[in-house]
Amino acid sequence: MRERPPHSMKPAVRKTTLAVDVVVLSPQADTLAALLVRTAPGGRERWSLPWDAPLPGEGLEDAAARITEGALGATPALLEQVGAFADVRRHPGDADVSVGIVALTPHAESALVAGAEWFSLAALPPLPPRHRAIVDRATTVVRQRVDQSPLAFRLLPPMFTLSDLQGIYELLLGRRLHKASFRRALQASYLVEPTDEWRSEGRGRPAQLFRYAPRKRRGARRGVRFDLFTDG
Amino acid sequence: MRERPPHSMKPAVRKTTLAVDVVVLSPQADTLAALLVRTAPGGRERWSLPWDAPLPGEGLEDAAARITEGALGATPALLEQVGAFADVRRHPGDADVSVGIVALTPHAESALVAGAEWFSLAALPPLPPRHRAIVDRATTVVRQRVDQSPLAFRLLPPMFTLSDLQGIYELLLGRRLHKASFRRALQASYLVEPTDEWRSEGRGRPAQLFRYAPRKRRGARRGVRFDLFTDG
DNA sequence: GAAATAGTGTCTCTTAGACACTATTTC
DNA sequence: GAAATAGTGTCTAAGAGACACTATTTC
Repeated sequence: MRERPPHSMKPAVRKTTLAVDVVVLSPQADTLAALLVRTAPGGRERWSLPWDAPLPGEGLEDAAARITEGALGATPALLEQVGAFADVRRHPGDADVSVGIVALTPHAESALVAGAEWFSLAALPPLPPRHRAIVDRATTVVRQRVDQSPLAFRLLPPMFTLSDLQGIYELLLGRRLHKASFRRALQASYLVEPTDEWRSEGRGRPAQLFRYAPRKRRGARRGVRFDLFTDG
Repeated sequence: MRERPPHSMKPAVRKTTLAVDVVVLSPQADTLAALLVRTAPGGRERWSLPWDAPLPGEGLEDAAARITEGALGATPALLEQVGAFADVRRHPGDADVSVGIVALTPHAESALVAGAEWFSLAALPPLPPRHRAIVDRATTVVRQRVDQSPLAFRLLPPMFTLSDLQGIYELLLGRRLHKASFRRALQASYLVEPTDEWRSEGRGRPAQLFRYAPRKRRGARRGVRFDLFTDG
């Protein structure tokens, strides 16, 4: 009874509608903020993620870059897919399938496009249900990948202090880190190099500026970690 | 000159074709193997990943489960998205967009569906270019997530020896692990519990069988790891 | 007995975190 | 000087890897 039709025939491909939905994240005033766009300019205020359908022949990341620029007025420092969403949760354009993409950009006071605003992740307005799910997934993905890829550096300008960098890690991880340990680990990683510049920020000793400059990987692979499972 | 049209209008949503492409992975004879289906039964042998378009109203994971069952003849133990692919690489059904999904299943001698076969990841036949990319991405994702989620247990039957488990980790990570360290870390993680059963496998001392039974999380969060970045 | 596999005890070296300190700035 | 922030030296405790061992099976 294990007989089934072999897969030698090409399955029929149906037409669906596709959207690319972008979660643009940036540090703003000691929190992570997402960029939302106003969707009901006349009546009650409504917000959604910036999104669009990809243009014919346009790649998903290319579409995400274009969509980000259309709301941020600048190019994001990093784009990363966070998943495809095809569940019943409503999409503002009624797309059957959404590809969620997270974009990271340093804090910038530069003017946003009209109708776009930053909202702290802790205080988002109501969003279309699928957008809410994409935001949640994006923050989870960013937190999970923060020590697998240099995400944190994409939330900072090219030159930054080590306290800036630690602050970004603390934002992303949602907990405080130990200063001496953080610097020791960073030193051992050869990911940053000091510059000749220093920055004085109100009172306190000025801090040296560093830049992201990853050097050769140490082949040091360490033991299996069983204690990082995100859920049982 | 920063004036752009506000995002208050719904962008037009175009019609595209969508496929779900599944990388079914299972341990086979000391390697990881992927399940492929024959696509040219008459003439020259050609292989591809099992795939299909989602049915109307069917979720992506539901589609992946159905597609997996159609080739494996059984339900996979775990499904996980690995990304959306919309680049120019050709898809066998000419889908504009593919959602790649990895399915994990324990080693089973059970009969496959006609036309389906296991291939070691190290010796895959030529695949449609997009399928090749999805397989590569799937293996990368699995290797990256192996110590964030209990993937390894999904490649084993409900009862397994600690040597079995270590072997799976070594397959997934592509390197040998230290036996005593592995067991110490596993012990500390409260992820498995011993059963009363033992298995004798040819010569050598019989091994105790364990089952996956995660208990309460220790809140132990450890330091930032800068040394796991996958690329500069 | 030899060979093979399972499982453990102990040592060392690395390293995360705590603590305490020094250094340099503004007020 | 006080307050604030930057940056460092040392101790401790946890844990990964090496090594060497014991335990239990088949041949």
